[in-house]
Amino acid sequence: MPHDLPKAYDPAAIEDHWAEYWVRENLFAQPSPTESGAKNSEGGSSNEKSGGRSPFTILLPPPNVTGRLHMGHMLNQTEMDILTRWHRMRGDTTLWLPGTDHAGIATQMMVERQLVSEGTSRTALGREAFEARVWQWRDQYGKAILDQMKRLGASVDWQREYFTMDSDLSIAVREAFTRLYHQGLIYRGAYVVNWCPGCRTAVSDLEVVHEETTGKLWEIRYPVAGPNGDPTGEFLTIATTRPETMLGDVAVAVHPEDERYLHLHGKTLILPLTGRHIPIVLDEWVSRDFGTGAVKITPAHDPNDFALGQRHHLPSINIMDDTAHIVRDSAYDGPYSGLDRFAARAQILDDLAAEGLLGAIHEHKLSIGRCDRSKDIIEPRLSTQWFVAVKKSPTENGQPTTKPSMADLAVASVQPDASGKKPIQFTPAMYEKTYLNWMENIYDWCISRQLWWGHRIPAWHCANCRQITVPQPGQSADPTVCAHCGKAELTQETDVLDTWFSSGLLPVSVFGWPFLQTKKAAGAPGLDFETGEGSTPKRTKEGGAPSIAPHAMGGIAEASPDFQNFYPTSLLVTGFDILFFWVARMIMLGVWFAQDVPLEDGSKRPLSESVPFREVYIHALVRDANREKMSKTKGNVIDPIEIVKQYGTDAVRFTLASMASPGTDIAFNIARTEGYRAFANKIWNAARFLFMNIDRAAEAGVFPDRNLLGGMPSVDDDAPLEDRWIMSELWTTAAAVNSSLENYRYDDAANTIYQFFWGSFCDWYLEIAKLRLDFSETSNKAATTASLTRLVQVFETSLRLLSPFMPFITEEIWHAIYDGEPPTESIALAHYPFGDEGMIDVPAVDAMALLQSLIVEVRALRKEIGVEEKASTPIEIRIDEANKPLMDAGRAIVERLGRVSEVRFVPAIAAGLSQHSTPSFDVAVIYEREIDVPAERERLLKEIAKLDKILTGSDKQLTNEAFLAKAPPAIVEGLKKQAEENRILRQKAQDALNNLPTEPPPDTPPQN
RNA sequence: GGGCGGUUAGCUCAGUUGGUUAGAGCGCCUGCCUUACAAGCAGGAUGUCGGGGGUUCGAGUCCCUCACUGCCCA
Repeated sequence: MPHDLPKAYDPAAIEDHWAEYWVRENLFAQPSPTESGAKNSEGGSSNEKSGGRSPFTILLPPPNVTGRLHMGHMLNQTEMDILTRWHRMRGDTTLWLPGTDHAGIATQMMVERQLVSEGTSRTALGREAFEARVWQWRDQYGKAILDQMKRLGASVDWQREYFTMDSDLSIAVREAFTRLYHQGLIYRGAYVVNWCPGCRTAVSDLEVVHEETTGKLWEIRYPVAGPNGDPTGEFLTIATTRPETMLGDVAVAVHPEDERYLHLHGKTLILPLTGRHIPIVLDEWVSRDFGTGAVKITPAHDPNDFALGQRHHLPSINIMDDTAHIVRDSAYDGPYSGLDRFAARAQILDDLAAEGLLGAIHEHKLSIGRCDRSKDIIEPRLSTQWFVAVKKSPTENGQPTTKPSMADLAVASVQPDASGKKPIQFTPAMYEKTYLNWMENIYDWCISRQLWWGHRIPAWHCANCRQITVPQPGQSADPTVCAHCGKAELTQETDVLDTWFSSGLLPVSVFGWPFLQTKKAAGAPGLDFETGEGSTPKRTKEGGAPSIAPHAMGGIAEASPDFQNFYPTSLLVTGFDILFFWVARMIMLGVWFAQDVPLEDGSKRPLSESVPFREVYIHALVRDANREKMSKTKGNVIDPIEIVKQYGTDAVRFTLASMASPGTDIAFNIARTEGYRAFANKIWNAARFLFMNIDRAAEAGVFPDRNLLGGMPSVDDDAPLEDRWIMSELWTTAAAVNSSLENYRYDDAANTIYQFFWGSFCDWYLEIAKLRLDFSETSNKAATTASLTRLVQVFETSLRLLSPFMPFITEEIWHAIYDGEPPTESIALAHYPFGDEGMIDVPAVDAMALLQSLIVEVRALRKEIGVEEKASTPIEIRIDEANKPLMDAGRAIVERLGRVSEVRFVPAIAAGLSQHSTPSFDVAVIYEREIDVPAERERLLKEIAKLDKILTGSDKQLTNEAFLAKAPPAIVEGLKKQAEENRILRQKAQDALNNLPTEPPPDTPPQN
């Protein structure tokens, strides 16, 4: 690749090319340990555990197939990509594994909507045809988000891409279900669950979003029945927020000690509108202060009522169908049948009022739950569902044990083990508390969904004995006869599993768990799974599993090399919103199943090796520039792809990285992205400057030594000051960046590189380097070659340092440096600069600091006294004898960068000159222009005031006996020295003020 | 109701175990098209660190309290 770069940086012109290149060349593929030919073994990565370092394994939180990339994804992926590229460049075996989630409800809704627009429906199609239709949809649209990811340069192993409905992952789901079932940890039962009438399925607690609203509390008078069943004329007034559910009332409860109702104990009531007789029951759960102290009990439509109903052995009457319309069946058949729940409420209230049974109506604050997906109001509804008993000890061969429950293990996973280390470490640490709080108060997990799209539950119902048959673990064939009565009248459960059940298994399943499949080469008989190669969807009908069952036969199949090598994964990077949905479930399921997989040496796997990941990094929310949450309804959603098109992926990535301070939400501001595009442009132009000089050098027969590139450069002590200085800066910068990344301080890392590249390299080093890049006949060729080489070395190293943050521009320029013949296929496979704080060159840094401060003071003076930009002027400088050699050596630098024509050393700055003082020197610019006396006086007065304030503070401390006695000596000495310097500076300012020529008295005094 | 955060420059945010004069980016003001870069260069202004109290020789940092604010769970 020729290195003549266009004048302006244009991300659009380079990014597509490299994004495509990385994918096409499979640069980031990490083959299984047994296979060979790792692409990324050349640039430092190797297939073996290198230098005792563990592999870096990270799972992409699988986006929904229905998804489109949003800012949250981009933040998430940027953080993962930075870490992944960093590890890869550090030589670690690195695997970032991508995939997509089948997203049960969302995908089904999407396809159903499509069907409706075609004038058909899911039910018209039938289950099988519908499933085929969803697969079709997925093939067509389901990869959009991954394509967007490719465009953003995510360095994932595309060859390992998975989909949660793939056959191998479906085997894992079936295996997990059957194992848990036979361990007594999955049960089926009728409970009040969160029912979404829009999606027509149960959803878990986590999928319900609660919001506070103002509703009403209605008082309704229930007639009291006498011994003969007729009304006595007395009423018991209940209070309810949901009058329509009264059709399903089975009792009214009062507190046993509530004196108002003592005389009603044991009586029955006549339920208005239906005439059913219901008992008055006593229960301490009833709050005497709430409403009237009498509460109607509807077990089929309220979880609390359900619990109370269980205690009192009351029946449950379900009066709503799956769309939340009042039923017409044995439970209820009457005038309200067929009405929607809200229409029914209105009608019922009207009718009650007409009968004079409606009492007071109060305003009432209540929280209503809505379906996270469809936004419909959740209807608590009694239905038969499948649950995971997360707090229960497993059974063994049907016998109870005292083994820890899933939740027990999930709690232990974040607490220090015998070695004092936490198996899973959270960053920021506060999320550990949130996690524990939830895990310790966890409820059983409802895993069944009344959908057609998903993993169908591997359980069979017997039409004869009504019992359930679940295959044994490892058993691949679907059962044909009932395990209880032996009749062949089985039908499979129609419910599917919660999507999170399968995604919770990903950390084990992507590495081949449960290892039922023996190697192809072994020619094991009976395999009916596809091997899942290529990009075609790997699908198998449920139940099509291998017929051999190592686990069922008493042993556990040998774990795959992938599993032994890559599990536990190193890290999970994700948002707090799925802490419970996914992170907690992965921990529960991952630990549960991995603990049974022996380590490579056959020993039992400890908890620390069973957890699905060693660390969890939780990132914040990306908000808009005004800190508002982005939402479609507000219309403030920023489309990352749009911004990327405008400013380049690198600039957007850098924006996110520079703001990704752990625990803080990101207010995404375009202004910052503009700033980082400017940064990219700066780098671009630095490259152009470099190439321009390389070309000029070549014409003069001078060539930089490219063999010196690729590592960490260093210099001899006799190299020019600026070279020693920039090398020192480079080493400290690299050390700081590495240590920041180790601590997930993307912001620190990004800002450190920014400061180095722009503030040190471009602003100072390049400007000074211009002095050395003299390719004329008379120049010293060896010195010029050395200077040019070091310039290229520092630049090339900086590119590698920046590459994980800005992969595109660094790739482009890096290839250009090598004129299209780079040592590896990509900068992403080169070595990451390692840095070392110990390599700081103190003398060089101090010397440069002195020159820099002199130049800055000269520039400031020039401004103050109005020297034209282009003019060069002499300066007078008073400086300690010890520093004069440095001034001599740096004279050319000062002259060029400070536009100084001559440096005159003086014992004291001449009177009448405007001067600036630092602890190290006094300096004045000689220029034929009258001092602006009022301005100068104001400046000096301001400076004196500032110094006075500081001196007052330090004097107070230094006269404080307690301070002198108790503070560390270094602090005291430092303060003394500083106070002394400030005193001198103050004196100098005072002298300068006194020496100002007398002006005609101004209209107003300079200070008021 | 329970739990967890936040409050630092006009804006968005850093500020490690308490230690010498609290930082960055953007924005703002002034002057420059200085041959890599005007997406640039140079210089400059800007803070009772939310209020109050305490611990300490010393507090943006630790403790208490109040106010405001955000999130999670019920």
